[in-house]
Amino acid sequence: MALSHAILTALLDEDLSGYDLARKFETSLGFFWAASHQQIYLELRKLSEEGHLKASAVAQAGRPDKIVYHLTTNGREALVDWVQETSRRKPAKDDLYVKLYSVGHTDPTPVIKELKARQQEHGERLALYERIQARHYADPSSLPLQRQGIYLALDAGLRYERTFLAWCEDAIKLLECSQTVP
Amino acid sequence: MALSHAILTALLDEDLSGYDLARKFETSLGFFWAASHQQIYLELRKLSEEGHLKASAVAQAGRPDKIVYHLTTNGREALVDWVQETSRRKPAKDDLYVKLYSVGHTDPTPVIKELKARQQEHGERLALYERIQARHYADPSSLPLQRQGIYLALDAGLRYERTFLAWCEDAIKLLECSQTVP
DNA sequence: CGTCACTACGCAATAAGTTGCATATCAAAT
DNA sequence: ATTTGATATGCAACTTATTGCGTAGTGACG
Repeated sequence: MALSHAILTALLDEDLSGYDLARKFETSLGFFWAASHQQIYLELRKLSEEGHLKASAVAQAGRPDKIVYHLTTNGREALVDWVQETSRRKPAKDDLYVKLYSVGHTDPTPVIKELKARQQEHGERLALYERIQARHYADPSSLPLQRQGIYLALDAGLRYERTFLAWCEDAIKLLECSQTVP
Repeated sequence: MALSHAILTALLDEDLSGYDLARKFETSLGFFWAASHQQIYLELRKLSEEGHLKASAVAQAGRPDKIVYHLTTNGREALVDWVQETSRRKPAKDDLYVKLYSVGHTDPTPVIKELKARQQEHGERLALYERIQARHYADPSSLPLQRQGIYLALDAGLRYERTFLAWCEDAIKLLECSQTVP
């Protein structure tokens, strides 16, 4: 009851095929709600059956045919209803913090290794967010309303990555220190 | 492939019943890996069948009997194997950011309302983390190794909540402003 | 004596997501 | 000619988690 809404949201702007959506979920919206192509195609069929979307086959020259989905009035209403429901905070689920709980009982080396891998990964993500910001959201005050929400999501991402990276650095320091002085 | 490891981790310290574990997953470890009692009981039975845990019935005076689980050598090895695997970052999934994408197309009022609800919720969580820190982790440098991992997880939580709250405040400001000046 | 709250455990149905595999079209390069 | 890669869609099996409900023992309060 969630990917469906992300799909409806993505279709507010423009009609898209499953393939297009899958690519959109690798960036932009996908930064905040990840989805595989299998899941997306499944939801698209469900949403069409429920009348939230209208599917149309489109023949293409030089490419395989595709199915393009269009948001119906029905679908738009369902989306608005969902936006108006207050959702609860997602329960946290991250292996990394669970692993930290085992530190006193097992060798911290693999945890340090994992922290460094995350540092790399989140560093790359931060760099990506920064490129997007510089390219499309350099001047927030002049943004049209349509873009402000996306700007805010991006801003949340930027802050999160920076906070995480700062923590990561401190965490590695502490663990490496207590490793040499046990 | 995940709650099971969180349970094994929780049983490193002490033998616990399903009920005890369920309470532990409402705080402490549960801040980083949430789980319902149904899911916990299910996993406990699976882990016992697989030989990772040993179950023993314990009769109690003045209370219903309980089943206490003990980590086996086998289970400890499985946990160590898991800690040594490098896990990937959890794909983000949060309604709130998806809703922000719809802001230009629908009334931002419900989103602002939700932001304020989250502000409240995360404020409470932050206060809780701060109480725990003051009570148990006031002096990180003097912490035994066993506690350092937990301290780091808590620290990550503290930083996350503070960052989120700061973002939340700015987000509300921006949306309320563009609401009055459309 | 009833009922409330806490302890303690569990089932069943459903939803949501993951993993691996499979198919097919077409363009471009080797 | 054949392979590679991008486009485009899908099935099936499985795992994980959620939701709602059900049972039972015990102590405390009124």
